[in-house]
Amino acid sequence: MSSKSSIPAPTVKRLSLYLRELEARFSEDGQTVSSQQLGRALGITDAQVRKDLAFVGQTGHPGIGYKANELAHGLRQILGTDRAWRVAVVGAGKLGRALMGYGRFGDKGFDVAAVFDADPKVVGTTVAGHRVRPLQDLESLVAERGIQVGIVATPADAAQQVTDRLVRSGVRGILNFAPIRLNADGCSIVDVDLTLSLEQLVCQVSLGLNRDSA
Amino acid sequence: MSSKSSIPAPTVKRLSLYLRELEARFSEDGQTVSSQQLGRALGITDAQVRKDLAFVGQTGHPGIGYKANELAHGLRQILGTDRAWRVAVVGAGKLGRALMGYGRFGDKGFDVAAVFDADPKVVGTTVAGHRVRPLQDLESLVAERGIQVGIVATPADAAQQVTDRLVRSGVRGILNFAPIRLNADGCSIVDVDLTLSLEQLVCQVSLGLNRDSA
DNA sequence: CGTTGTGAAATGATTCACAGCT
DNA sequence: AGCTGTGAATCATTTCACAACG
Repeated sequence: MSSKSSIPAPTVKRLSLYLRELEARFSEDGQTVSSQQLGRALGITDAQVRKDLAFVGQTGHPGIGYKANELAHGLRQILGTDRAWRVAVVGAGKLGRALMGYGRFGDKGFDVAAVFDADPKVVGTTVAGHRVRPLQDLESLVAERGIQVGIVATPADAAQQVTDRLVRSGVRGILNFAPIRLNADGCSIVDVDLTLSLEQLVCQVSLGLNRDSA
Repeated sequence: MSSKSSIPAPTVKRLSLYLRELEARFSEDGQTVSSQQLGRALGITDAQVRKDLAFVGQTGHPGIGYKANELAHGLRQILGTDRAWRVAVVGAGKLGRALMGYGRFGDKGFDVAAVFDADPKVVGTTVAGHRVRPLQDLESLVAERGIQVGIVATPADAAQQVTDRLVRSGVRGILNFAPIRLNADGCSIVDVDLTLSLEQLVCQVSLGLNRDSA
């Protein structure tokens, strides 16, 4: 039950990027990687990389760098991608279907364990190998299948209601695609807001700025 | 060619949220809104709201607040959503199709002006009312139709190549869905990275933290 | 050598607190 | 009264710089 005094949010974001880089270019056995190499690949300073890794207890070897596969293993553990996560997708519209078809989730240890929709015409159909269930089965199936994470891919006006039910059912994290601020006590939320991203993009373009991740 | 000394990135993100809140709940004629009202809706302090708005030259009225529709109008201008943006979607796979079906873009002034795909089996089909074009027409169509923004919805290994061609064709902004760091000189980029978002979510869950927008 | 780990300094963002306007 | 605009203070994050290590 030990818990660190909370990792800075920007650091968490970068940890994922380090892991991705390690998996893409430093996955050979016994390979080492320096903070400078990682930093250059991501456009940040080497000091930043070392601070981030030190923060989560990952330690390197002076003169050598970090052992790539040890580091990757440690990062997976911290990020939680070494475990399997069971997720429920709520909303089997265009977005929900695209998400389930997005094979990449499986790689990262996310198993789609249930799919729900409010539309009776959609319920019962099969999407990417999953039978779509009626919303009323949400609570029972989440409990029964030990689902820990919900993906909210409903229209904005249904999102809060769906969220309440997910939270009540014991889900511990929600990935929210609806363009509203969800209230979910005791539950982690990450928002993915396409409209917001596009607005940020055109704002940057208008101002003649450059890169900023969202 | 005057350009402000660059708006802080977190401020830009919030400006979109202010606008959304104004459109949702303060759109009646002559309505006013205080920094406190906006702040509460977004979970931030009133001082923060005032600082943000002051930063982009939006001024309120002591004792009254801000005139809601004036403010909304000003924000649209700053964000660039008062203009129409022509966008090209590259990649007509599941993700690309979901994006085009996502009606909301039209509302915000984004017109899908061309759709491209590398797969000959997909080229020529119609998706959400748009004929899918072969990749080789990219340069000519972008120029011909005055396309300013590209949406990269290709697999990771094609993304950089597509980006190079978009940039060469004169596109000024790119919304990137591929899970890699794109290089696009002189062009704004916003990344939307689903894997990253999910990893952040489960990391938060593992650590027992709460909200953080992505 | 090259590279880590880390205090100290610099930069950036948020909150506080209050003068001044309506 | 209620509310804005903003300098000053606080808090967070990044960068610098260098001692210590293999």
